[in-house]
Amino acid sequence: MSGRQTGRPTLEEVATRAGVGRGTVSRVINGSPRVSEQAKEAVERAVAELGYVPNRAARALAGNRTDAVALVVPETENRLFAEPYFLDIIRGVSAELADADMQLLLTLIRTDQERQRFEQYLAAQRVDGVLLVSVHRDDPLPDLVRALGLPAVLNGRRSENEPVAYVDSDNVGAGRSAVEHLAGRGRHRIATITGPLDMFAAQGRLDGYRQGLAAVGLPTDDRLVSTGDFTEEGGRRAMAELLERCPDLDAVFAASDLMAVGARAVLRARGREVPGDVALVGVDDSPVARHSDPPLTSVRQPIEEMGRRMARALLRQIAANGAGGSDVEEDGGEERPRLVLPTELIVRASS
Amino acid sequence: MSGRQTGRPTLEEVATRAGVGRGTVSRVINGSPRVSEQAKEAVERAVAELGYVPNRAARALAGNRTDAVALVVPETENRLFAEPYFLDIIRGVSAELADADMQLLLTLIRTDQERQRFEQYLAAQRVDGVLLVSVHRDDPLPDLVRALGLPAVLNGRRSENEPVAYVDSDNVGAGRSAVEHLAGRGRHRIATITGPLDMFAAQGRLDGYRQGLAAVGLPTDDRLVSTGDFTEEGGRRAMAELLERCPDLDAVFAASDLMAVGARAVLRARGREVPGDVALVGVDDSPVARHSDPPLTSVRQPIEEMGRRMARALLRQIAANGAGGSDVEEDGGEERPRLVLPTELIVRASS
DNA sequence: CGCTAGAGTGGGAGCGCTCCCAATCCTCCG
DNA sequence: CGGAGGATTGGGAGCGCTCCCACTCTAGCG
Repeated sequence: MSGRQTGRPTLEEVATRAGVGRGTVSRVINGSPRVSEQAKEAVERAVAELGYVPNRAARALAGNRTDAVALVVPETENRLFAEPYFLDIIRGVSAELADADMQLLLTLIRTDQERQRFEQYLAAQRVDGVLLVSVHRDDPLPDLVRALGLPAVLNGRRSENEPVAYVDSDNVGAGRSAVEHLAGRGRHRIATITGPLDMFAAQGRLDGYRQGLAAVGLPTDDRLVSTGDFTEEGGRRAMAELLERCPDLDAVFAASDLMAVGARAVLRARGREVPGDVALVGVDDSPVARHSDPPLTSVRQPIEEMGRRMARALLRQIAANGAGGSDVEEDGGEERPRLVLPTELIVRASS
Repeated sequence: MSGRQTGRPTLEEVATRAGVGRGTVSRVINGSPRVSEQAKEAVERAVAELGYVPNRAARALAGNRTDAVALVVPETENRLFAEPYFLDIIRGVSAELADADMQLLLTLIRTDQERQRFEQYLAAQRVDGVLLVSVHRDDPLPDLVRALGLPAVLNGRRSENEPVAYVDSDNVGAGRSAVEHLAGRGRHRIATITGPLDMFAAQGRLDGYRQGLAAVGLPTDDRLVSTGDFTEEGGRRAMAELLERCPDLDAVFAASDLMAVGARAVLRARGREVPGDVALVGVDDSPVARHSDPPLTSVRQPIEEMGRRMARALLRQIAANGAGGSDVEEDGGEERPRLVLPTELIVRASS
């Protein structure tokens, strides 16, 4: 009955109440320095009294921006990834965006139809920037985004010289440290189960594996390398293959915890003890690693931190975009960070 | 150099090209029936040729809606939940929203500050509706949302007669089926580790446990009930307590997989075999359940389906809100669904 | 054959904000 | 003491869309 209808106060009302003009209120709200202390106080009081909150749609329309960024997750990939990974990314991203009062739009892309819809989204200027998770080597999405002139940051990269800004973890270091650790435990025949090699992360871990072997003076042997796909089943297949080819292996570096778990199952079925006969190291430090039997040694990535950095990098791009030319961007490239964060080996009973 | 600037086509341009007025284009875009077949075709052609996509901000401003809904996740809770749970909810929600061309805004609430910011969000009409995950009994957020007159749907409920629309799983049924299964395996001293009892889901599972005992003609014994908090550590503590009080127990129904895993660790440490000495059943059918040793029998909830239903229910509320009175809503309550979806027992080696 | 209903249509009037220009008021300098 | 220059300020002009009020044109009715 009383009903304050849709009655949110507007900028205009705040201005009236504060006894100033619309422009001045707008300046105060947006933190412009060109406002007298006096006016600023009056406006702030009025804002508080009225409980004024700016209307986003109006702002977006007038200011030609949205204060929102999209986090894009190709769904098929996501299934493969250790799931907590994705959640941790969200955590980091969300925290950083909240501080900047930006909205987080979550977009899962499952089908081609959804992909198209998303491309329309982008075209319709519905976000100020895009965060892309789990990109494959031949994923066209990053380029599409860039073609539209939208700020973007990838999680991971597609190749060594990724043209789009990215935040990655040190996959090479991960592989190297795992191998060095295993060698330090006295293992000599160290095998590896890789991820799908069209993912740069998988390639990096493999490179790290090789570098590690070289560093500790062990020979490389291609029979000790088997390709998986980051899934448990893939880990099983790869492990079976390895055992067949090299029955004498005494350690395995699996490029994901899930594959390590699959490998462990096969080892057990074949009567090999972990870590007695074969030491095992995974990557991700996922819950599965902690709960497997024996608990799995694993290389941890700073996932949440990656999310945070991604968001930060994106915000910086967006800010630069707005400040600089409103048109095409410079090729200065100062605002196209390539971040590689260090990983950490968590030693548990499996090695 | 060519640069189509920010030059997205506008409604006006489409109208010109199609040789009709703005109003007609708007009608076609929004699927109004009051348009001649001829005009409709002309507009559709112009839209296709120009690659027109409506500007959301303008639409939101003019239409007083946003075509976006928020999915709110109190972060502290989330930690407790089996993580895939949350992802599956997102999947369901996302799929359903995408079909309705609605945006999904993800909001993690960690601190009080973020909570306040979120309340401002709501007040600022930045979303058309809200989905709330993992509500505690005394959570004020649902009521706040309703006070603002915003459509809302909860995942789970705070009490038996939850005033806000919700989608829940059949927690009572979950507890009952677990107990009946264990009894069917010949167990007579069936204990339970509950979740935090200020969560209705936890209470429901406990009720189901009791109903199950009654159904199979076993006596209830409060010493066989221990309270956990859905975490692994909580499961450990509760299990230790149970063993102390009732060394003769031969089965445990844990209200979450994580607690079941904790319980298993304690059982093993105390030299009790699973399932030989003590059978174990969890809830969630999480990856942890599949990977634990032995694989854990668990009650599965249709999580993604819950997400889907939540979204659908919310969309319906939003539609009704818009269609009906634009002001206060009727008390007809037709649009306040209370959905309880069935669960399913997945039998594995632990029981 | 005039008149009344629609059906279909065009376009004015905003939605609430930002941008930006012109106006005002000081202050300081020659 | 006059004028230049900077600091503040008010408010017009949109941003692209929806809402809604006429208005035109038909078809059907008595």
